[in-house]
Amino acid sequence: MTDRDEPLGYLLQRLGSALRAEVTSTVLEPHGLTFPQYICMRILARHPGRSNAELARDAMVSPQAMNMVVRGLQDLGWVTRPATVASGRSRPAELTAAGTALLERTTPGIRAAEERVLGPIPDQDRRELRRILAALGQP
Amino acid sequence: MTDRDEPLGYLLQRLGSALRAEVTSTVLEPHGLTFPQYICMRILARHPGRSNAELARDAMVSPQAMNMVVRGLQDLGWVTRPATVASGRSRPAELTAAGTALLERTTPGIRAAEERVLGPIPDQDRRELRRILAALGQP
DNA sequence: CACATGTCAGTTCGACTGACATTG
DNA sequence: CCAATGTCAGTCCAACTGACATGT
Repeated sequence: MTDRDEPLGYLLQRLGSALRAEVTSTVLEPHGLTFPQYICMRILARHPGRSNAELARDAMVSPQAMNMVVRGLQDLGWVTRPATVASGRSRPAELTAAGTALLERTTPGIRAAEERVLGPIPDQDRRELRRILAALGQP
Repeated sequence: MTDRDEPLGYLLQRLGSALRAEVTSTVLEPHGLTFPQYICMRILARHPGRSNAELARDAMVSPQAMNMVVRGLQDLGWVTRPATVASGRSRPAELTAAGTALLERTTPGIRAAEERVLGPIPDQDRRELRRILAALGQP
């Protein structure tokens, strides 16, 4: 088995879990956030008004799992959803002002944590990586 | 926030979890394997004789977590470790003949599952992705 | 009625930390 | 003594499925 044949899932798992652990322990945990919560907030920053079902599809998790995440963020005050809506059951979630501020405040730390994990990767390749992954969809 | 600024951890999480879910449900589960077990077998295929502590470092998980994985693989008959060693506590694990055969048998399915998930990514970029991720270390 | 959505409940999986014995 | 290893035990997190109410 050569390097070319090493399944991608294997390589992604390593990088993903290392990155997640680093980001969580050095940045998110001190702010009382979990990684799934952080992901949810990022989606809402890009797409204000997403419903729970939409967020679940974006993040590729079950609506139940996402509901738990959103509830947590509501309790923390970083996300709001109207208690009732004029029509339908779907309630649009969005970041509070405090939530937006928190996201901006954590971004430098997140970027620094990523730098540490991605250290061995040259700058050029890092941009390539970002470009390729972003092409998979913009939730 | 532009695409350039979207943290990598976020993008990696999406692709990684999608890939893991697809590979697990369509290939590994029918064979009674979990994703961490599959990763462990891949490392052993490349590096026969790795001890539990070494495997844990390779996969970036705790030795306890890896021990559980290896034990499961031993129970399934895909991996062997000597019950005792001449010196030290470290026991070298390796794939059984059946384990090696299983790994080879599943590889086409794994590759096909990855193709489905990576569909939107052009062939050229897919090779780039593999090259960049592999540069992070060859466990 | 079919269908999407939100949510409660229970469960499983896979990681963690702590503790401890053993070996070099 | 100290460092590394293997392993038991307990815990926690974050996902899952099933079930069900509600709304178009």
